[in-house]
Amino acid sequence: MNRRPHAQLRLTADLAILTVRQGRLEVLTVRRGNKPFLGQPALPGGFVRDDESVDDAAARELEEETGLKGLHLEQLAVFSEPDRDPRGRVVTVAYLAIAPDLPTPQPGSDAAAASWEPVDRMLTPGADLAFDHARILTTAVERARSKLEYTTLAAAFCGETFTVADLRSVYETLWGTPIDQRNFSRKVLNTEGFITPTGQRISSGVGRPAILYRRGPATTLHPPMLRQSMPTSPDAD
Amino acid sequence: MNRRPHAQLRLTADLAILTVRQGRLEVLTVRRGNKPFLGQPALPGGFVRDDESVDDAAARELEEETGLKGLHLEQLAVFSEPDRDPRGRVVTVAYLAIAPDLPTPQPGSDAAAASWEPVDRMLTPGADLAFDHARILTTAVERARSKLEYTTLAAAFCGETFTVADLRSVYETLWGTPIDQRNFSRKVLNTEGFITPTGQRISSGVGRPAILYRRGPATTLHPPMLRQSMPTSPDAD
DNA sequence: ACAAAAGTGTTGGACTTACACCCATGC
DNA sequence: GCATGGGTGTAAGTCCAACACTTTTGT
Repeated sequence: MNRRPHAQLRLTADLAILTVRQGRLEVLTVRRGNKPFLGQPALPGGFVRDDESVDDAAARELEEETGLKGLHLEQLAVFSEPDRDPRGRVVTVAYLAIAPDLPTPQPGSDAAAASWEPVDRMLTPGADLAFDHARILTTAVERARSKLEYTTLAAAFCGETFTVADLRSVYETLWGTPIDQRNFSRKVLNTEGFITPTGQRISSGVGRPAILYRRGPATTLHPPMLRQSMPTSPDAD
Repeated sequence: MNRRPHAQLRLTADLAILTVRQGRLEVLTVRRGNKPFLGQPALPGGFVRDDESVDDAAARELEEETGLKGLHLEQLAVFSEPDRDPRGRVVTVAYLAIAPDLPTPQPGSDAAAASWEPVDRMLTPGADLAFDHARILTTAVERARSKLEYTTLAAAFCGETFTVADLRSVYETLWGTPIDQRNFSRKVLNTEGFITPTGQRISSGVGRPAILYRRGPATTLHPPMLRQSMPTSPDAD
């Protein structure tokens, strides 16, 4: 079997690390220090080593960027157009990661140039995300939005302990729609395993203090959280 | 162990092509003609060429194996454990493809050794699917089952035109539960864009002829098809 | 006491389920 | 006519949106 020379194929893991800060959906970006796209913002990522899986590489990058372990991390998609990287054949596996509102904005080791940026702004034409990272980010946001419906992913945006209002804020921020506080708390509390009370309460300074919860064991929601107002009228009788 | 600075990294696209035949969920397998795993069944797949995306490679393989274009095809996951292929570093992108009950079982060019096999049988211990293909197949089946709930994927299992009973049979086969024929047809027909009537009818030999439909423009189902009764994990251990 | 935020009760509507019943066809 | 499978009507139960109302705190 004659083998014609193959271009050097390299694999990267790129991360769309999302968080909710001050009611906004934000993404962790780094500023590129090398060509190509020098100086432009990009999603954090890096080459996969010979002795690790792509998932392991993504977990390693995530920990380096956020300083946290155990965050939610899942494969999003593979982007592999032959010309997506001007340096040659670089196939990337994109990941969706969810982080809580981190007390220290950009810790980590080599994350000096990292910063949280509003997703909306990074997806506007002038933002100039490097490579095809705008497409990756769009895919990540879509995935996160839809997974809020039928999984407990929203809790991954919250810290170790959180209130029902914190959780509701995640839904409202990602979906861009207000949610009735009263029905929301009932729904969440009636969904077994979504959140479990810690026994503690927290005072937001004004009003009745809220009970603090932590994540429960459930991962999927039966029935799902329904995104209200879908202007479809299936009734035509 | 000393290794070269960078082991040669190769990328493959592997396909879990599912269909429903005679009320059974089946998967297209090929018999391996080379080492390793010589003689064992495997999912069809192949190396990604230098000038094509992984998606393109998967579409090419799918057409070669089934002889059909335009079938449903979607990325499933990347499998990249460093030791998953004894030949070296081979990372695979697994795809889920859905085919109708093909009139000719295994056409195509190099698909001589291809055959449809029941999924249940390929996932039993003695089946010996090559590499980590059992894991890929499990992922594919799970994805297909869950996507039936909230997308119009079921129609991809049917041919160009089909009856409501055909569609219902897909749900019953994948979910392993009987579905009320009367409520099912009402639900499907009331879901705008799921299926559109062709104006033709087909006689199954006995009973009232059914109306023939074709796929509609909708891709997601609002509200979803609910899987009745959740006994949790109909697994084959 | 008052404002603000958390949480409860309740009602109407949408959807599902179950099943009785009707429709259309081959034999 | 009758068996067989496709399709409609309808009532009971479940879940959700909406909103009035109560509870609990800081000032």
